[in-house]
Amino acid sequence: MVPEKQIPIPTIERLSKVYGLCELLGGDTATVVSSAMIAAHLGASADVVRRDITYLGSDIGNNGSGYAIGRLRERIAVALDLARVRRACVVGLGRLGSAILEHDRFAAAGYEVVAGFDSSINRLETIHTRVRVYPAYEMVDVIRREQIEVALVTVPAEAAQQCADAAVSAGVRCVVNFAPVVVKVASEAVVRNVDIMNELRVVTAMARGRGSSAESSPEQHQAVVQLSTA
Amino acid sequence: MVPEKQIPIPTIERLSKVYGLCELLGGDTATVVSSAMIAAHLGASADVVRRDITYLGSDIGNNGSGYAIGRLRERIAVALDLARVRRACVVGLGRLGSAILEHDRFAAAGYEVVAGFDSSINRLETIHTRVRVYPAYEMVDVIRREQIEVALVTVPAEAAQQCADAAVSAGVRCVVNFAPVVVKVASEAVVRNVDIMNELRVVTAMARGRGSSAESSPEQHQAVVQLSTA
DNA sequence: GACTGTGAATATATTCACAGCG
DNA sequence: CGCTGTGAATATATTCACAGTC
Repeated sequence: MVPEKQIPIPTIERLSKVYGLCELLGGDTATVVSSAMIAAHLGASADVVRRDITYLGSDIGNNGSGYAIGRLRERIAVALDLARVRRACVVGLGRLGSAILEHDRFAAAGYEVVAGFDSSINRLETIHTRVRVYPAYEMVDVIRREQIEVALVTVPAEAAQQCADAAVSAGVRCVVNFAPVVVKVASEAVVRNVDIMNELRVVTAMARGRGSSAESSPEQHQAVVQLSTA
Repeated sequence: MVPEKQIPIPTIERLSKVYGLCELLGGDTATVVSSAMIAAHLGASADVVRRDITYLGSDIGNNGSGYAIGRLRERIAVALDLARVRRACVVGLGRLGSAILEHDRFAAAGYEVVAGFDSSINRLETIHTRVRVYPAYEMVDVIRREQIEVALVTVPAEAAQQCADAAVSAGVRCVVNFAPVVVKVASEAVVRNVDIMNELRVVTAMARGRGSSAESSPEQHQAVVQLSTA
């Protein structure tokens, strides 16, 4: 056992955000960030950021100063396997699906959206997008042919499980499901369920007893340490 | 200290899903569900479901048989403060914002979307929706006047923090932020950051070492125990 | 002096396992 | 039985605190 090192999911979630942050900061050059700065942007503690970074291996941080952005980003890319560009598709082209299909930031993040699917021919005809769209029954073929690895599922709840299954059977290994059901996938793939309506309820429930925000951690809403995008 | 009982966040997240499930199943009547059935729908263990339910108080479950759906839903509504209808708004009417604005399931979930805001007059004029839309500079006034408690923020990253702050200052207590930055809010409010692009990266990273899906728990992808919507 | 990296301590969340009930 | 409810055991994640380095 213990093939590699197995990174805990909370750590993956944060490192993945750090990765996005690195891209945002762009500086391939020797610009450095400290764990405290990163923490401020993440809403986490500097401790946890440093601990997370240890999962990336050694010789990352310059002692005394912080982490070189370029190196950090690169190391995360390797550890989380984000270095390679992946082909993705959107299954279900309703309002949310079309919005995602048209979303521009995919390319920058290393995803290439190469197909959209919907069961309504009508919708396929009226839709206005640069991405090529196909009728639902061609999904398995297209995914296979186009070597698509990632599926964003934005179909109604009733269809979500079935769509995910079909996509995975065709070779997809990563599913992000936006339908308000918890989708499960065969063990060769991984799924993440994003339920917007549920987020609404959660935030409402969190507002209940608490006076203080929970997701925003230690230092409660104070101006971020350094670094502003513009 | 210890004013009430303080429900842990993972529990809130799950109970909130259970609430959604109860609504889906509709059965006000004496229909019952077991912790195992709920667990199957949630991708969690029956243990954790039962433990979660203990946070709702006592006399919920019928021993021997399961939980009466009606009672369960009601109890969750009370504990999570979901009983009351809340007024919500969408800040930023780009593709995602408009998609959310038009989304129909809010009403059923107890939210009334009464306003949309955008800084582009052009966009406000071309948009086609039943919800009333306003220019950005009216946001604070409208939120105050309309007693809006919830804001869904779908503006670009640069503007998200500022929008959230403005909304909170006008009386909003719950913010769901979809911009790819971690937004923080003053302590009288609560925020939930939903970063779609990050979810993509996370699912990709999770697919890395693992052969098995992580979010889908114990029983890996087998047909759900009972209950199918249709 | 300003940082990282990490053991040890702590807090938090999940699972086990079983008593108790209809 | 089949199922809930819950102490006790365990696993997981965060924080503390500090030695070590440029």
